[in-house]
Amino acid sequence: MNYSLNDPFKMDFESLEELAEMISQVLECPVTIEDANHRLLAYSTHDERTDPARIATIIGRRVPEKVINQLWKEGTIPALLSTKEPIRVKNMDEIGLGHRVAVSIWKQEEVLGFIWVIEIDKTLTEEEYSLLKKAAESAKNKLLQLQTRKNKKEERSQEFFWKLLTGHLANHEEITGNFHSLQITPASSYSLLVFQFKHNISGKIEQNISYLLTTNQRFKIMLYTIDSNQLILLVSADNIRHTFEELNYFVRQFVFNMSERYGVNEITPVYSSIYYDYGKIKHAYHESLEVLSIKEKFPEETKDIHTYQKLGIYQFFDILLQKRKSNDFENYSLKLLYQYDQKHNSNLIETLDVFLTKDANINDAAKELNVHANTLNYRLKRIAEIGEVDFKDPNQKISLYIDLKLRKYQNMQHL
Amino acid sequence: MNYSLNDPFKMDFESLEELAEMISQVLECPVTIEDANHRLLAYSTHDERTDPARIATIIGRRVPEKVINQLWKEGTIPALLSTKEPIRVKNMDEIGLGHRVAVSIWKQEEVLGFIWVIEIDKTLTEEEYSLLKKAAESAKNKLLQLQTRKNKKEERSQEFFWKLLTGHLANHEEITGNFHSLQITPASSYSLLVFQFKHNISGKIEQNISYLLTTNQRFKIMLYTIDSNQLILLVSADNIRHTFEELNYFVRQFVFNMSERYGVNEITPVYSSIYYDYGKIKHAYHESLEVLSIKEKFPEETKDIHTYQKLGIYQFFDILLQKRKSNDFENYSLKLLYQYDQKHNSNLIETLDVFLTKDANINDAAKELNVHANTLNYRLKRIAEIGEVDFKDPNQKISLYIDLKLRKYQNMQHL
DNA sequence: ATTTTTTTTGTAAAATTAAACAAAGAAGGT
DNA sequence: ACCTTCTTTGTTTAATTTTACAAAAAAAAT
Repeated sequence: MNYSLNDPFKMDFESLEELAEMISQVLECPVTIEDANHRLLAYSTHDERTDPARIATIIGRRVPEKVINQLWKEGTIPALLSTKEPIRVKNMDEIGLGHRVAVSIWKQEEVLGFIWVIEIDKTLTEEEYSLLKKAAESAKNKLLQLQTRKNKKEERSQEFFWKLLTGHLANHEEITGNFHSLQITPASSYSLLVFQFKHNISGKIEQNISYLLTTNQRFKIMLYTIDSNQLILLVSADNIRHTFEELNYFVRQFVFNMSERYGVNEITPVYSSIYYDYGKIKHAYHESLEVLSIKEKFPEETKDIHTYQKLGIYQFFDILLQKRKSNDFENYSLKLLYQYDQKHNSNLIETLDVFLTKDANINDAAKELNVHANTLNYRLKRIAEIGEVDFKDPNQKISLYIDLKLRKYQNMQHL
Repeated sequence: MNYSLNDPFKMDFESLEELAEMISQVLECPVTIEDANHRLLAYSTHDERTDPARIATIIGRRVPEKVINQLWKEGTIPALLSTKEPIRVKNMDEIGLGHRVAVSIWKQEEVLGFIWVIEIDKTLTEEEYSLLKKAAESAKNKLLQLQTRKNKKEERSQEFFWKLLTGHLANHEEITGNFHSLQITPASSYSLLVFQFKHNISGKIEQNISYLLTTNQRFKIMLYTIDSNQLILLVSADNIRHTFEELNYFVRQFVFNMSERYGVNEITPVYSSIYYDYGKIKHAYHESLEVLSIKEKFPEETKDIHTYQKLGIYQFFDILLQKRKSNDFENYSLKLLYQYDQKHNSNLIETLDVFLTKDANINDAAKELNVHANTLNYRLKRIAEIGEVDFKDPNQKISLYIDLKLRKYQNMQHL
């Protein structure tokens, strides 16, 4: 390896801070050291020159999300993850980032963290680049220590989380005690999130997940675990105004990033209602699993729904189906329409389905059906006539909708 | 009594036809004899002069419905039911009725039928009036015979009907056999109707019911019976285009007539789906009773609904309630809105209820709430904001609707 | 083969609904 | 008592939806 004799970093440092100061002195630039998830580990203080991005990072003890996003988009982070060479980043005023150079800290094939050098007044030379690489090598051991400490804590938290999920902790004090011993402040309100992946989650993907979760700054994640193809999170809902909207954004963003950054597709995200009692985590978990199961049955209809609260009539599909079956009820209107469709091979049933799915909006439904709005109007008049339906009556509409979807589901089952 | 010696009708007649001919000869006018329900019993044939109403009556073997309605409206029938004196009816061209005189046939305090004398070329004298009264007296016995024969048949049909209603006749041939022995042609499709009265149905009201049912000409009533405060009908649905619409009209008309003609109010009418299998009468009966029970729970919401098929979401209220209870689910949006209402004593919940009940029609809802449409719009924006609701999403709307109605029902229970 | 009925599409006018503002009263907080 | 925010209503304009009518293609009936 390239440990040269004149490696100024080949010594024992008390702490990462000490190393940061040393690098800063050698390169004559401000320095920050982050872990793999862009959380601040250490920064040099002897130099007062800096840029807004660095200030924000130090204040928040983490790199701001928009900076991370920008660095992903423009390729810096992917580059750092694929090479041990220092990477130069151009000035990006829109996010307050001055010129800088970064290098990743490696252990085997894994990135443990990053060292950032802000080029305020100077530009690093080739020689300084190789010094920076040596500094990265030197930081490795300290980061490893941190990681093993973290791993131990993680193991304990995993066990605790599973006890909560399976309802093995009923006592309030016990739950609070556990949180405290893990140095987690339990939020007063929470939501449980489940991301269902298409395949079992590999160690590699687990790292990616961990990265995305830690760099997220919208939600405080209290606990998380992975169960074969599901990622399960316990998330604080405190101090969030439009909780569902925010959760929606968060899960979509997560799914988007997994696809965009790591090429992992087909993740189904789901989140529970807001709860205030940690004894209800089991309930929240089952609620989430129920949503996943319903989404499997009606993927199209529920593709934009991620939580039980917004499932609408689909909350009830199991019992609706059961009742219909036990009553052997037949929707008379649908029967008449079906008979007409058969006889004239028309598609009134499909027309009705789309119309109702589009919430009785003629324009939207016509677009979906690729027909003129007047055509749809004509068909609806025929449907009203033939099926003895009154579209002014919301009760008739909901019955038809339910029975159409039940029929669709049952037809699927028969295949 | 006024049996005079020169009563030409004081003899034994072979049949009512013979009596009709005799009256016709004596009064020199065409004569028809009807039972209490305006069904044709006999008519004179020796005279060819007549009017359109009489022709229609003879052809259809009953007085046309519109003629009956007109005679009620204009007071002839009420008069005939209250006096034993002959009543003169003026020409009514719009229903094809020429001048005529009618007298009712009495047994004690009950009207058994009517004799109609058409005054084609002449006008009856006072003397002829009293002859007519004698003729009515003479017709009494023949009508009584008919009635007892009918009663026997009715008794048998009642027993048969109850066997069907309680599902004690499973065998098809057996059912068909019973119909034939009662000289009823079973229709290939039928509906079961139940009219629920506020009080038990007295003998007097039973007669009124019988009258209304027999004079109706929209639906062929195969069987009917009375069970304390319920009138139950088995009605043919054959050859009717818009079955539900027609049934709706029929039951409303019945309720209207009971109120208008006999002052009997608060009748709740209900009818079953259309069935083709007489083994399903029990099912149809239970279906009807279920609708009655739901209508009791949600009288306002279901006041214009008379059949299971059109109940919409109310078909499912029992199981929806059950599921909500067993899940101890709380609608988050409603919770937020309720909290807001409490704090600011506003009425967002009520606003939302009316809005959804009016099928998201802003104008209708604003009218119902007695506020300006802009006010409602403003409130809806607030509701969307506070309750985190999206009114573009039909699933969210239906959830809210269901939970509002469930809440309403439960609040009622707690009183 | 031809007549009738059903279905689709287009255009334009009428009607309804939604959005944008402004004004003013009511309610809440300091 | 004063200021701010919330709520209601009115007016106007813009946008959208509904309706009416006509033409023509397609399907069904005779």
